[in-house]
Amino acid sequence: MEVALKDILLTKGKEWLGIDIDPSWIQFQPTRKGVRGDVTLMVFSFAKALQLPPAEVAERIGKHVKSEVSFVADYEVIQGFLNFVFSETLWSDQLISINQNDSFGIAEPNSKQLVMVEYASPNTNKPLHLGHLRNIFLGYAVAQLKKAYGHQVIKTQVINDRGIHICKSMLAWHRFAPLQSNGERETPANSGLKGDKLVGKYYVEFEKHLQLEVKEVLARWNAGDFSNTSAAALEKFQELNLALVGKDEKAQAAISDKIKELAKNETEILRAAKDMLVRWEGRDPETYLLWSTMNGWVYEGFDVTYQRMGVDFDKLYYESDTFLLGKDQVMDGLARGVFYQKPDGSVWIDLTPDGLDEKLVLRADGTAVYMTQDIGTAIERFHDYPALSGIVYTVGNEQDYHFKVLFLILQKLGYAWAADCFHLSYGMVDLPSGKMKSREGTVVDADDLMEEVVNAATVMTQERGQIAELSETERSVLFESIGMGGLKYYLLKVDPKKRMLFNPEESIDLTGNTGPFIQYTHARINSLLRKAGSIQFDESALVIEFGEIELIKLLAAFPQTIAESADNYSPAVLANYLYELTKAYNSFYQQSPILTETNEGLRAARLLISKNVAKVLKTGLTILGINAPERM
RNA sequence: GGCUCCGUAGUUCAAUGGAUAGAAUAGAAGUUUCCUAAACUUUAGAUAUGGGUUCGAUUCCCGUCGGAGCUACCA
Repeated sequence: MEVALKDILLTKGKEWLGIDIDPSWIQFQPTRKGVRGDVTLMVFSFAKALQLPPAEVAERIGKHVKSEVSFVADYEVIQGFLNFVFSETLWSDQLISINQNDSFGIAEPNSKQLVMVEYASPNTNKPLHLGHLRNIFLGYAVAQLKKAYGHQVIKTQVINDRGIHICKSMLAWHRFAPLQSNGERETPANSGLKGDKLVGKYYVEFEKHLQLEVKEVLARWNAGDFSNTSAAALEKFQELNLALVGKDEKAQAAISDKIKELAKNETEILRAAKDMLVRWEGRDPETYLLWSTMNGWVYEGFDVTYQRMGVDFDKLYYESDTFLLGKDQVMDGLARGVFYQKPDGSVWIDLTPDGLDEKLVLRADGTAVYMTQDIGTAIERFHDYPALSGIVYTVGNEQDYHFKVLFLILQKLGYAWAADCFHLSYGMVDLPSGKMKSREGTVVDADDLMEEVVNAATVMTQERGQIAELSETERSVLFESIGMGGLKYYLLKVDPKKRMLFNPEESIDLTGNTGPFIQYTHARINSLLRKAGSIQFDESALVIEFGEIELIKLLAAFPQTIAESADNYSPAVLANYLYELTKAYNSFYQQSPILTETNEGLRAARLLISKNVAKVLKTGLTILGINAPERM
């Protein structure tokens, strides 16, 4: 509709107004609620160019459009806003065409380019937590959105399966896992503990012992005992100690932290973990076996979690495979002068001309850092998928700087596709008690949380659900759908860019702006349709009144909502649309009889609207990764 | 210190530079002889602050105040 109006304005505008029309003047928006009209043209730009009052210009355009455009029944001018009123037949035609399209809102599959969406990307030393849930639901929903918008999509993750953090868990397990009567140490099989939980437990164990040792080292240092301390550490310690004098409290705390950090590196246990990393990189068989065994446990655990979350991946990248890939690229870039080498052998890039810092890309000992690996992985991906038109990295906003640097480096290395890499940066999830901190035990475990929301949904649904006809299995599927639906919606309805607060009580709410509210409406419509049987109607006899138009308008906005949501990498746009639609429908449902309506044309129109609202809700929820139960 | 992001009802969230700043929740008052009351209706309540640009600013620019993140030869 807007396109047609724009065309006629461009072709006839000069004739009507006597000046050339600049396309940028033509700005439409949906007519404001409570004002008569369907679409609004803003005429301020026209008025400025013509040097006439906006209302007068609007009146002139409106008169011409009304007489020359068939679907414009009327117009109304309010200040600089020209509101067009569309004809009733237009709306009934819209409803019929929406009804005929079973995949309404979904673009032709693979009609757009191939994109890769990376999400999850966990470390293999501890279980997934609430922060991962936002990441994973978001990444999955964006992948689904891109698909719905016509893109071919590859879902991927990089598994951070190597490094000092893994060695910490390995070492702690090796040292502290109790030996059982059959000579085995604790495993998922013999303890019944989920693999990722078990490994995480030993990571915590490591940190505990580390803290104890740090205390001991500090006590020794303060007592003047520097045996077992490296000369460099001693020198640094004395320097920091001197720096403490005469500083304010805040500065002193910062220095104390640095001293602690120094002491950490002098502990036996951390040295042992570092030794282990060296042995791992040297492919020491025993270390390698331990590493692959414990990672295997973690993957089994993650699989269970991912399955419950309802997400999957098309392609996995393991850091242990890719961490060396970037090295060649760095050496190549060094030869071409993109990077430079310091006397100690470390390789850097100077980004100060771009307003950033100098950044390390390869350690003095020749080993890879995070950045090295990411350079390599990105290039590898474009090798693996030559048709790839871009990568979406779903990673928290604390890494904004990292990705800015990464994309800049890729660009400087001469990869034109660097411009097609996008950091989908999302905000942290806070708890009412403040930030999640693993050290303080305030982390919300993903499995525990999912269990909790499903339990809550179970209780509530048993209280008020219409589930008498459902079997035991169907019920448990339903409880799962409602609990998980609520959780997903709760995390997805907020603009991804924004930091959000996770309130455990609100996350299991069923009323208001929640997933179950939308699911409920969908189920209720299905119940209505079951009772109605097949819908017989005469296309030309449909009766459309004001209340119906509001809903058809909303339905018609679904495809552009998908587009906007996909373009902005924001499932929240879609979530909020579904909520608006649900609210509007519920209000309509309350005041308009449907099955009992005696006017055949009106009854048919209302049934068609109901059916298509349910269709759109289901399509939309599915994109968000949320189930839409038939009854609840 | 430097860089980046964020300040909207009591609370949690909305609003491509547009009309009277929307919802939810908590509060107050209502709606079941009728299609699922997990619903609906009514009511009260907010743009941190000072400037600027604009016909028009929650939105863009500058300052102030408040909060967060980054600033590792960790990933």
